[in-house]
Amino acid sequence: MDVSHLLDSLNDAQREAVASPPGACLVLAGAGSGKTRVLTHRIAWLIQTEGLSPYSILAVTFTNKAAAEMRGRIEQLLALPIRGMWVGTFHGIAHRLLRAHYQEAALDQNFQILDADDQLRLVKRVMASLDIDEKKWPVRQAVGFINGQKNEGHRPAHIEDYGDFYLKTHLEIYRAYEAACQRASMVDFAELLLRAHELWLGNPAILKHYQNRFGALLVDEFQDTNTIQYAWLRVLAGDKNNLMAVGDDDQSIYGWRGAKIENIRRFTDDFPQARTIKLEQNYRSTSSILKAASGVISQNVDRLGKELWTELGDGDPIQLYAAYDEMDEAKYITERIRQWVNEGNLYAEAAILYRSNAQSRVLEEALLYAQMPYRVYGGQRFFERAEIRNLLAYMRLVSQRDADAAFERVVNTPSRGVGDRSLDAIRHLARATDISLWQAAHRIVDEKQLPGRAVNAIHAFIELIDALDKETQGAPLPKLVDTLAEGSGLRAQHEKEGGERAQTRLENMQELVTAAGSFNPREDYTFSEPSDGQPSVSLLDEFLNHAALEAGEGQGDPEEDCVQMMTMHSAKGLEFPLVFLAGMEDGLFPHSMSMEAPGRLEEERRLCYVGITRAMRQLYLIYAESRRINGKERFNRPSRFISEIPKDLINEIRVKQTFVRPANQMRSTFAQGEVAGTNLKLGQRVTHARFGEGVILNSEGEGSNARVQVNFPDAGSKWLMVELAKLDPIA
DNA sequence: AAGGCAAATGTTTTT
DNA sequence: CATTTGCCTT
Repeated sequence: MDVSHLLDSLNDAQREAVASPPGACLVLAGAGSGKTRVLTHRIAWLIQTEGLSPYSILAVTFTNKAAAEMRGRIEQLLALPIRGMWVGTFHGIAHRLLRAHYQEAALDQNFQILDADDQLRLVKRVMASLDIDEKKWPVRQAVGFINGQKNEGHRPAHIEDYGDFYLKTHLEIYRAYEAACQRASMVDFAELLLRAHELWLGNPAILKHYQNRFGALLVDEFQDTNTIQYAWLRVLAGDKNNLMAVGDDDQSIYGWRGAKIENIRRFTDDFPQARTIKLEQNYRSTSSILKAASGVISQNVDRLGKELWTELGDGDPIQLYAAYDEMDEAKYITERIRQWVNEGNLYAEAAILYRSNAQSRVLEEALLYAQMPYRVYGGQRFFERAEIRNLLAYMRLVSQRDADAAFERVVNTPSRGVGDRSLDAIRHLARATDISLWQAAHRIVDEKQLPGRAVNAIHAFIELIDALDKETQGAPLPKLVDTLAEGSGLRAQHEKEGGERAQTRLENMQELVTAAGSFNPREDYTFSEPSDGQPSVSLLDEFLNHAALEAGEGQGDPEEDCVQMMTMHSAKGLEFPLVFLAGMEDGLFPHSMSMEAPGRLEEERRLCYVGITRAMRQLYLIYAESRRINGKERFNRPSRFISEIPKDLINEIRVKQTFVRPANQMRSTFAQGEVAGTNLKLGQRVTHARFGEGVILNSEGEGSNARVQVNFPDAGSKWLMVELAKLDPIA
């Protein structure tokens, strides 16, 4: 078969990777070096020249989006649908395995997936039952502990507390939480992975089956794998070692979520025969942008080391703008975008990237004011919205009465007179007699264990769910959702609320009806194959599982031409001709919570690298000399990352106009705080021999070590040693 | 048990 | 500043 079309369009390194002989292979793929191309071509190559059946290929990604894109591109490349091939996320694949082997995994057939919110609620409840004070032991920390341990593959039994009170308490919570999950057959995200791993370790026959089946494994974004994911891959790879890992250590930005950048380094230890291939030619950005990115990332130690290069030429320099404040920053960005569009370009080619979601507000206002279309990505996802989760809980309850998480969520939503005391009683009974909340509620009603009013309220809820179940028997999915939205009283609740927010919630619920209508499990790649002859779950249950695993990013009109706004985290993997990195200030980026620890600072730096390398042609860095953060005026220094970019690549933009402001406005904003051990204070106007007149924005140190940041109309803001700079205060 | 007002609290988030 | 939490009152 002629397969030249698979290799012709590739460069040498890409070709080497695509056509590499069977065995372990590590592909270090720099930003914009065509890694998805390599992965898809590799799969096509395996099928067309190595003679592998699609059935024997497993490709793992981190996001549903990436999985869907990969599947689409392979089918395009092969010009035929690929049946039998497993392409999915780690979690999706683990889920599928557990469904197929639920007995060996010690789960009910109808085990339920807990998403992050369900998990938090459950841990909270577990802690309450253990009488652990939430004030002293933050729930989020306990959840973090549990997930952290699971990500490392540790069960409570594996953990030694060494008498440490912190460990001891968290271990107690972990143990109780695990018991609660097992009792109700609930599985959180980390558990999916851990259990899938244990499934194989504990069932050699099953493991052997999959080892035999999968002749080739491929992993995308390998730098983001955590310990258990990597262990899972190694076990599956078995003796064949036919594993291709594609990743970029410089783009590891999820360490705080358990990702182990070390896995990349370990790979060549674990697979000594592994070939390592570096993809260093970048097809995305101009040379200036790549050099800037390289300048920043080279400050990190212990990199595997890649040097990106391009044939696209230098391009424009990096533009640096010192904004007066966050409003000026936003205004400046809109002006540049206006110019960009006036030159005949699209809004959609421009992206504004920032470190934290809170920054989007001011930017949005400016875009709104400038009447530019925009779209904010990230933030709250569809299936995570409260109204959607409430409705899903009703659906779950109609399907499975014993779903405790769902019961707890909606038994009093909308409020129907089942308060904390009643709920406590139900929980106690359930725990004492080892039954579900639903059964406990039933018994309390039957035996009238509570005051009449409470019993009536609980009874009403039980009747409601039973009635809704009866009413929706055999109904198509969208009809069922619609009936529940109405019958639960959720719709009425939001209608009563009134206001724009409530209106959006109603629309979202309607959207869920629509989503249920277009839901087709056969199209869902995580279940595209009948699960080995096991009895299938109901369409409703399948929809609910789908909702848990896929948070639902796919709404909105991606076709619309609008400015793209998102965090730098969400921007990973994307590219834009024109990129603005907003809020380039120490404290914001790198974030103050990550500035101290060297390891975390390096991750921030990698995030900066990711941000810079999103840009194809033009890159703007903007910092604000003053910024309102949480209602307080802050005077941050320009981000240290800016100074890590070679000076000759940067073009500093000065707009003097922004400093011509009424003096009284300046005073009122700045006048507070003394610079200890000097005759200066913040907001003070001073003159400097060379830079002229300026205003003191910020200071650090005291006495002879004091440095002040002075904003000069012409020279911009400078950090000066008070002792050396000879600043003269002016009244 | 529900609703209202003061106080506390602010990263990033593929599943 | 803006949103969520928690206490307090009906």
